[in-house]
Parts: sequence; C-alpha cells; structure tokens
Amino acid sequence: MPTLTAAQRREQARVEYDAFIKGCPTNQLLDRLSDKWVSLVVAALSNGPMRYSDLSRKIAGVSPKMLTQTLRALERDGILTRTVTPSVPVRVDYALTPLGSSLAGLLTAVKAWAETHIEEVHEARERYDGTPG
Amino acid sequence: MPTLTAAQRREQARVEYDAFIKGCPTNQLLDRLSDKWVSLVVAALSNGPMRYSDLSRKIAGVSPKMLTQTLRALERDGILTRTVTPSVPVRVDYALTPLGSSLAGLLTAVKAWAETHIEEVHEARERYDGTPG
DNA sequence: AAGAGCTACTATCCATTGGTAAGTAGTTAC
DNA sequence: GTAACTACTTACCAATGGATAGTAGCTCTT
Repeated sequence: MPTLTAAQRREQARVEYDAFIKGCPTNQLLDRLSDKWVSLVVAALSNGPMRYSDLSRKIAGVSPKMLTQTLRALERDGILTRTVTPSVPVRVDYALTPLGSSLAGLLTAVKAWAETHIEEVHEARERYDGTPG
Repeated sequence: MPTLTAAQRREQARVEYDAFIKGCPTNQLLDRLSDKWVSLVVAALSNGPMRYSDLSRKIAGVSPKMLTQTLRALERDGILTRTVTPSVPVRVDYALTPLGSSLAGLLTAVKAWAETHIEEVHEARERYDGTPG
C-alpha cells in the first residue's frame, strides 16, 4: 500500500530532479524532447494514429532513417506504441500513449508558437542584420 | 490604417504557415527552438535577467562556445536582449523580450514535463529493454 | 512469367554540428 | 609581477544528421 498518491510521487520527482544539471536524467530527457523530428512526430500523432507511410508523407523532408530512429526512441520511452498488422503488405500503426498525449499538448503549442510568431522573428532578424556593427 | 488587428494578422500567419512542410520558414524556426540549450537558456531567463557568468553557472555543462552561440541566435531572433554595461570588468546582461516571455511559458512547461515524467519514461525503457526480441 | 510497385524499413557515405579544451583582452587585487 | 575576473573566441576532433541507395516479401500488370 503506497503512502503517496501517483500525483504526489510525480510532484516529488519534479522537485528532486533539475534539468539544469548536467548528467541529471531529466537533462538527457529534455535533450531527447528538444528535437525537431520528435516535435513533428508527436504533433502529427496528436490527431490520432498514423501509419509509417502516412507519417513520412505528412512530415515532409524526413528521411526514412530519421523517422524510424525517432519512432523507435519514442516507443522505448513509452510515448507511443507500435502495432504491426501482418496483412499483405504489412501495416504498421503508430499511436500516442496517455503519456505521449500529455506531452503532445506542449509540443504542439511550441509548433503553433513558431507558426504564429514567425513574422515577428523575421522582423527581429532584419533589424539585427541591418544594424551596423 | 491596417484592416486587421495584430491578433488577426497573427492568426492568419498561423494558418498560412505549416511547420510540417520542409523549407517552410516555421520548420526552420521549430528546428531552432527544438534545442536543449535554447530550452535551458529561455527557462533560466524566465525568472528575470541574468549575466553571462550567471547563466554558465546555472546551466551546468554548457560550454562558453555553445552559450554564446545560443545567446546570439536568440538575440537575433528577438527572443532576448543583450545589454553591455561598460563597467570594469565589463558586464553583460541578458533578458527576455515580450516575445521571449511568450515562448518561455511553453519551454518551461516542456522542461517541467521532463522533470515530472522521467520516472514513467524510465519504467517504459526498462519494459522495452527487458522485452525479448 | 517477367517486371514494376507497394510496404516498412536498413545500410552506407559524407558534410555539418557539437563538445572539449585552450587562448584572448583588459583591468584589478594581492 | 602574477593570478584572477569578466566575456568571450578559436582550433580541433568525434559524433550526429541528411541524402541516397538497397532489401524483403508479396501483388498487380501486361
């Protein structure tokens, strides 16, 4: 019988770990999450499960190597599930786990921020590049 | 006299751009934001301005090269400001702009997610690695 | 029945990136 | 005079990431 609820244990974990510290496991996890392909894969799956070929079409520019690598890493981390249907040809579906869904909201927010504020960033770059010195 | 408010223009921008598409400027911006050092620098500055040496102490493990590189890129993108005080020795302060502050909430949320859910990720990894085949 | 095409990858090569470590400049404290 | 503080810059090398090509098993076309 646990003395703490799951929520309490998570809160305690957040206090004990500090992603600012090198070597802290959360530092490595943040590194994993801070990846363009991770953001795009998780954002793509937030609307529902997708097949490998669907993902490679949706995420324009991802190579099969990086897509597989990203999917395997996220599967290992419990963020998504990989389901093989032995039809002909074989069919592989990827879907977010509840853990993955809790992350998806955050990563899609970052993606949406980029899409919303890109013009402001462009203006800032022009100001910066135009400044002599 | 603009026919659209700033908020309307931002919303339109979000619809016109799609970070899933390679070559789209937002795809490159997402790549920039999806960086461990960017997350940590922006999270560190979300509590107020910091000096270069403060940041390098707070963000354990960052090399001067990567810290300067990250700070310069974020300054160019209008996410933070760099203020030199010609004291002796010289003092350089970094602070988030309003644009940077709007991003900070999102990136600190991702950092907090990593700190909160690290144990679940570890358990998932053990399950995955323990599974034969 | 020969060849193209579909699926989901795997493998190889090379340019770019990122990390490590050392160097720089200007001043001050000991 | 030399060690220390500030905020960097530079050089080097290993690792990562991206482009491209190959694989396996089956089906559909001609």
